[in-house]
Formats: sequence, structure tokens, C-alpha cells
Amino acid sequence: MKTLSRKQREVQEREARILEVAQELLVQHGYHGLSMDRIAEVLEYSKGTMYQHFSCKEEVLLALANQALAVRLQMFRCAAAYRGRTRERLIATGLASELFVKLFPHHFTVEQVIRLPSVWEKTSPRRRDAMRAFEMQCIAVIGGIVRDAIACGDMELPTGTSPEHIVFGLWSMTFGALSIAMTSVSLSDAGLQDPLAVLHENQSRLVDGYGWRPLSHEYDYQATAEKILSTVFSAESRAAAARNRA
Amino acid sequence: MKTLSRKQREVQEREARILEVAQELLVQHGYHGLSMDRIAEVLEYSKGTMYQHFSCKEEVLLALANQALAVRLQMFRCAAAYRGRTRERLIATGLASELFVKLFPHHFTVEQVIRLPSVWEKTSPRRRDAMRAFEMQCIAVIGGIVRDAIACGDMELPTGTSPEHIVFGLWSMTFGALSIAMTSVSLSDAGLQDPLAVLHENQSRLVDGYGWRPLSHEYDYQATAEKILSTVFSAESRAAAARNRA
DNA sequence: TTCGGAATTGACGTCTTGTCAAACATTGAC
DNA sequence: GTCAATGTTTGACAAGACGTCAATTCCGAA
Repeated sequence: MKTLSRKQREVQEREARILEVAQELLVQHGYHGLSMDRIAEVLEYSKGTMYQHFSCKEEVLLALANQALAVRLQMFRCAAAYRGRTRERLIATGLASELFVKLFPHHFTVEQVIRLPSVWEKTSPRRRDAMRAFEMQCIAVIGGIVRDAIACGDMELPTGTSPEHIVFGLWSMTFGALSIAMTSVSLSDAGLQDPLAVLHENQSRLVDGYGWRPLSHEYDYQATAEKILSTVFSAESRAAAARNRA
Repeated sequence: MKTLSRKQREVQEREARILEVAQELLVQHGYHGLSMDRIAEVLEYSKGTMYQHFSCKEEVLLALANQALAVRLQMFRCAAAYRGRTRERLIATGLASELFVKLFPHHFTVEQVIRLPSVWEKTSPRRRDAMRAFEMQCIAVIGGIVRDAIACGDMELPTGTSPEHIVFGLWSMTFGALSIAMTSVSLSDAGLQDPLAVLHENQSRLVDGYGWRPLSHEYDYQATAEKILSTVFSAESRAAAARNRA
């Protein structure tokens, strides 16, 4: 029993190291620079051993994605637990997404690649389901805030509009804005020097459009954001700032 | 002179055929199924000849992207020329994006791939600039509608907010929603059966949030959308419907 | 017909993924 | 301590992709 569990621990340990190296290669040399051979070479294991852990390269990527998504879900839960008005809690989740992309810049590439049908197809149902579960739980966290807002009278939704509609709106806008900001080259040429600030404005306007009180001109949400960054996510925002400097 | 131009025509013709085949392979076998060897095999040319036209595989992809983007820009311009209130013209451009992704489903994969840094790096400045130019012109078209709205009093923007901010909001939301809808598997599990309808609602709410008149509850924009689809984009919407059936 | 430059070819070098038989290590029974 | 059985690790190998380039073919002009 003891020896078995030691073996198991060794296997888990090595799996973690594989992902560590994979992430490092991804950060340093991009997607092109990530290969099973190179991971094996760095870790001084043979390629065969790699394939004992992950049946294909795509599985490594999806495992990497899931690792990061677990952290993101945790951050979302911290954000949703912020003690404040419902709309402030929503802002906290928005800040969580931004800090997440700053802290895990490689995750963006990973998600871009993993979502390609020809890559997705090769992954295992087990890990696919894990990823879906993370996605659903993130939606549920934000959806919960929306429901709280309705319950406490901060907002009314017309019949036919479910809380998930707002979640989808914020999700798509945030995802889209970060995607474009990360990959598009000509934004500042088009008069968009600070896409993050513009994203914040648009998020506010969208939520205003749903009549979620207090509306953006009735309340100092800038102060809310600063407070959240310095309390709930103080460690994360310091780490992100440090990374920005480097 | 005459013979030279005939040669040139032959070259252009072949280039078009290469892109045709590349698109077909992409649609039928996904990104994984697209290779230079296979294009050459289908066209019964040698691989070397392929590389006379495109210096690498990435160039083929970017050429494909630019081909589609030219069509999209054209569609945007048609949309913006719709004779109606400014907000109706905006809706026309939204419909144009949707029809575009329905008519060029492969373009989505292409853009996803081309935006990967390790792919983008290998492309030529010439084609990169072309892509950037298409992007900027699309922004300019929508930006023009926003400016018209301000000029005719349909909307006021606070100081510090440029028309491009709204463009970015709509762009990111639409891009994000379509991305998620195309690649995410668990949407209907999360209560989002019809992401396109939800996108429309969110676009309306965002524009409402900017106070662009007439607001969504003051006007029948559903009717506008139907009219646009049956007039400006009647050919495109019929083609998209036919493709949906298949 | 012949010549010279341009276009075309496909074998080749290199890299990557994923497999598998053989070598090696570990365990538990005696 | 020995040994067989079981599990693990290895690296050579097959398959397939990209991109190159020397050799060949083609073609128009003289």
C-alpha cells in the first residue's frame, strides 16, 4: 500500500513537472517551440515516458488549460464573495478575469489552440468534461451574482431574459476585448491606446443598459475597483504589476 | 508584352485555384487536414510550384484570410449605406458580421490560427499590412456611423469617450460571442440555446447604455433587421439559409 | 533549329508525432 | 538470497509534414 502510494506520488510529481516545463517552453518559445521531444529533453526522460502520462500533445495542452482554469474559478469565487453591492461584486469578477490573463499570459495561446476543432477532437473525454465543468462553474458564479441582484431589487429582468443572458454578454465582451487586445496589432492606430479602460467603460454601459442599479453615473465604481484590487486581489495585482515591469 | 501578361494571368489563375483548394481542404478536413503536399496533389502540381506562389504555409492562410476580409469589408460598406436611422445602419453592420461567419465558416478557423504569434511571425509584411488595412477600414466604417449619429443628434458622447470606444465595444462583444458560439460546447447546457438571439439583445443593451436613440424599447428594431435581411442582404441571407439546411 | 533563361519537378534533409519490442527495475513468494 | 512475474523506461523506428535545391523541362526569340 505504502509503496503503491509512493509510486503514485512520483507519477503525480512528474506530471506536474511536465506541465511546468511545457508552460515554460510555451512562454519562452511560443506554441511552435513546444514539442514532446523538448519537454522530454529538458526533464531528461525519454519520449516514451511522456506518452505514459499524456496520450498526445493535445492532452498536455488541455491539462495546462485546466490547471489555469482551476485558478481562475478560484479567483472568481473570491471576487463573488466580496462584501458589497451586487454590481460591485460583478466588477470584482471582471477584475479577476483581467488579473488572470496578466498572471497566465500563456493561457491565452493555449485556449486559442485547444479550441481549434482539429486539436479539440484529439483530447480525451475526461479532460474535455473537466474543462466544460470549469466553464459551467464560472458561468454559475456570475449567474449567482445576477440572481442576487434581482432578488435584492437592484435590477429587474423582462420575461424571456434569463440571468445567463447578461453573463453571456459580459463574458463575450470581456473575452472578445482581451482576445483582440492580445492579438491585434493595429489597435492604437485606430485610436484605442488603452483597450482595458475602454473595456471597462463598455462593461459599465452594457450593465447600465440592463438597468442594474446603482447606474454607473450614480456611484463611484472607480473607487470600488481600486478597493477590490487592494483588498481581495492585493497579492494578485502586485504580482501582475511586477510582471508588467519585467 | 502580350505573352508576359498571359503568363501573369496564368500565375494569378493558379494562385486563385490554390486558395480555392486550400479552403476546401480546410472546410472538409479541418486545419489538420490542410497541407502543402495535399494542395499540390489535388491540383496536380509539384510542391515546389506551390512555394513559388507562397513562401510558406502561413502565407496561404493569411491570403485566405485577406480574401474573406475583402468580402466582409464590402458587406460592411453595403450595410452602412442602408437608408435609415443611424442605429438601423448599425444593426445592418451587425447582421453583416453574422452573415459573413455563416457564409465563410472556415474563416473563423483561419483567423484563430493566423493570430497565434508563432504563426503570425512567419507571414510577410505585405500581407500583414493588408490584413491590418482591412481591419482599420472596418473600424472606420462603423466609426463613421457613430459619428453620423452624434452629428444628427441621435446620441451624445461624454468628453473623453471617442466614437471608436463604441466600435470597440460592439466589435469585442460580437467577436467574442461568435467565437464562443463557434467553439464552446457547453452553451446550451448553460441555458443559452440561441446565442445569436442573446447577442442581439446584448448589442441592444450596450447601445442603449450609450443612449443611442431611438432606444431599443422605443422602436421596432426587429422589423428593421428583417427588412435589412430581405433587401440589402437578400442574396446573402438566402445563401446562408441554404447552407444551414445542408 | 538552337540557345538561354525561366518555370517545374521531386528527391532530400530535418523536424515532429506517436508506437513498440526489448531492456530494465521492482515486488512478493519461497 | 533467488527467481519469476509484473510493471516501467527506453530509444530506434515509421509516418508524415515543411521547405530547399540541383537537375530537368519548357518556351520564346533569334
